[in-house]
Amino acid sequence: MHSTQNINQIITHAETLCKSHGARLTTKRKLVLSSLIQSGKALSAYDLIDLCKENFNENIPAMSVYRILEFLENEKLVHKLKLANKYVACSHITCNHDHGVPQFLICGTCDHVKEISINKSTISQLKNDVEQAGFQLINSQLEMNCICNSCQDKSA
Amino acid sequence: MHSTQNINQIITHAETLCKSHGARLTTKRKLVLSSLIQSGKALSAYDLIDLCKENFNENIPAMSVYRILEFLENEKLVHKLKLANKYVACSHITCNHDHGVPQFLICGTCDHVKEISINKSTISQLKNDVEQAGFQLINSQLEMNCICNSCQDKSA
DNA sequence: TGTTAAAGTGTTATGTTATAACATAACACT
DNA sequence: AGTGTTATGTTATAACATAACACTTTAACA
Ligand SMILES: [Zn+2]
Ligand SMILES: [Zn+2]
Ligand SMILES: [Zn+2]
Ligand SMILES: [Zn+2]
Repeated sequence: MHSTQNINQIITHAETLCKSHGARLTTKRKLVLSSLIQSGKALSAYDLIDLCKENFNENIPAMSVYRILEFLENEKLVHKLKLANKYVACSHITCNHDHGVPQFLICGTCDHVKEISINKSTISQLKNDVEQAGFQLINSQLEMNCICNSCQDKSA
Repeated sequence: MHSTQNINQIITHAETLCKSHGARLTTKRKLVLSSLIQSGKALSAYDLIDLCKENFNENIPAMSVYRILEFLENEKLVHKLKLANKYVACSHITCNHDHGVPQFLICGTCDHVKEISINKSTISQLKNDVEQAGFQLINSQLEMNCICNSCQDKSA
């Protein structure tokens, strides 16, 4: 997915982003973010504990991992997938465009997640449908259970 | 939401549906379904334990409630909301049209849930967007965080 | 009617995800 | 050094969910 070099670049960029508004990307936070980026998948907080131990021989308690994930989420470096109770690194850390509300395609077979921006027109049509039903859409972050083409091909 | 009479009608109908293919809507299953219908909301399994105790003075252990919810879900009498880890009674138990894939609008303020069928054109547009991203939508059950008009009005 | 297999339920233990509450450590600034 | 703030450690517990096995009821059938 990403080479070590790439990951370091992303981390460096993330650190710059944090610094630019006085937030600190500490060592532990870097370890969690690195692990998540490296995996290229959606992981649970407890998966991340194991991975940090494996990759860096660092024991980070569950509580800390949750706090770190919350921090990273606020920084838009990580997204929480509520469908799966898992966390995924943002695909656009090094992009400079600002981060709209994302949608996620989750492959149920291999756990890979693609972060996309659905066509504005689809979203507004959806909003319309929702309003017709007497509700207002608060959050257009959609999470969809999918199968990725690669897994599809394998099973065919 | 529903009068006791209405609920009984729905339960009776549900029982007929179950019988029609040899499934049994037992007493405990009825209690869980009734409680869920009566509440008019999305409830967790543990909420339902409390409610069955309250409404019917029946102690149903967690394990049983989960099994019962699974049964009811298979019978399409109940839907599981994965975003919220909660369960909601199907709005169309007494309808005779067959049950397509539903979408859910969840009011984050009052927990009320509306089960809708989004326009086919919106769904197909969504499917299209997903395919363009190299994924196949497995399940078009969408769950959306909303605020209902009633709660919106109150807060305005 | 008695036998039996399947379905349903009870019970206990355990796994998984997440937060509360309180303490200590590290850092930034005076 | 002193002080306030942020981050992390620690322990406990809440909330959601499944596994495994025993016991009971039901429906079917000889
Ligand atoms: Zn992102
Ligand atoms: Zn896949
Ligand atoms: Zn339904
Ligand atoms: Zn509401």
